[in-house]
Amino acid sequence: MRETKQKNLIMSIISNSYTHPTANEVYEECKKTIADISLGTVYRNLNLLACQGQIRRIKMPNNIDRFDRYSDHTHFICGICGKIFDVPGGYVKNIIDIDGHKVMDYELNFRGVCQNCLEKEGEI
Amino acid sequence: MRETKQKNLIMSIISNSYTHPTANEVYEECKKTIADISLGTVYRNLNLLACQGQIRRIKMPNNIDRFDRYSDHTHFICGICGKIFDVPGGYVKNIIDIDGHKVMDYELNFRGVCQNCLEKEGEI
DNA sequence: AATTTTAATAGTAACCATTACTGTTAAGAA
DNA sequence: TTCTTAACAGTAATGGTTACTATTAAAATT
Repeated sequence: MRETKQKNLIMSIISNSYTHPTANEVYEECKKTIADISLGTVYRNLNLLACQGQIRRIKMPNNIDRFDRYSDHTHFICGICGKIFDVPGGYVKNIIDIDGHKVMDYELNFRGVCQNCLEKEGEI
Repeated sequence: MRETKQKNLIMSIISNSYTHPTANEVYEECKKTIADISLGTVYRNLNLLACQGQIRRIKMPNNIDRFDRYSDHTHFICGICGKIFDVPGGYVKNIIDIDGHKVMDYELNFRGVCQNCLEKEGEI
């Protein structure tokens, strides 16, 4: 694998982001630095980095993937506004070996209604 | 909401399935009973049932959603062959209220290499 | 430093799971 | 039985993602 300025830029954008950006949002951010970067390049590198375990892919209900620094395993996704929040760990235990399968990672998504949407519901 | 033979059929297929079928697989199964059922009808009812919490939607790495009886929250997905396995519960604790958000459900996906792919790797 | 190799890129077209649309049908109420 | 309209079948459109191709530029070699 070759080191390119495009790959480094994409990696640094994800590393420094706390917003779980979509591929297109990463693309828009990239264009500020490399004006003619290709959307395909963004997708290819996001896939590559996710496959290598350097970043995390988060599957969203609307089928638009989001990406995240690798540190977070646990998220809360609001079913009303669709926003995604980081959640501190500690909810999962005993993850070594399940039914003979080798566990390398996990993704835990809580679903419900976020604080902001709860308050809005109260106003109705 | 009206009760229709299409909706009942789709619900019964999911209820009696242990294979986490895709929308298209549900469609193919439906056609054995209702030959001219529409793929759009399958999608509409799967979305409806998932939204009502009667069935569960599982987001897969390849962006093709799978559907499941509502009982299972926890799955293991193999990164090699892509197969999905049911996992008994007990891995998640303390799921009441997170940072002020109302938690109504959760999805826990373990990722790794399944037993079968582990054995194949050993053969190389 | 110049040359060579080829992985990665930019730009664009294609893919395909899913959704939207429209005229028709049938569930359930009147 | 008639009426209302939610749900349906069939089909077109959408859009996130992937595939393709000529070109560029890492980085190894000379």
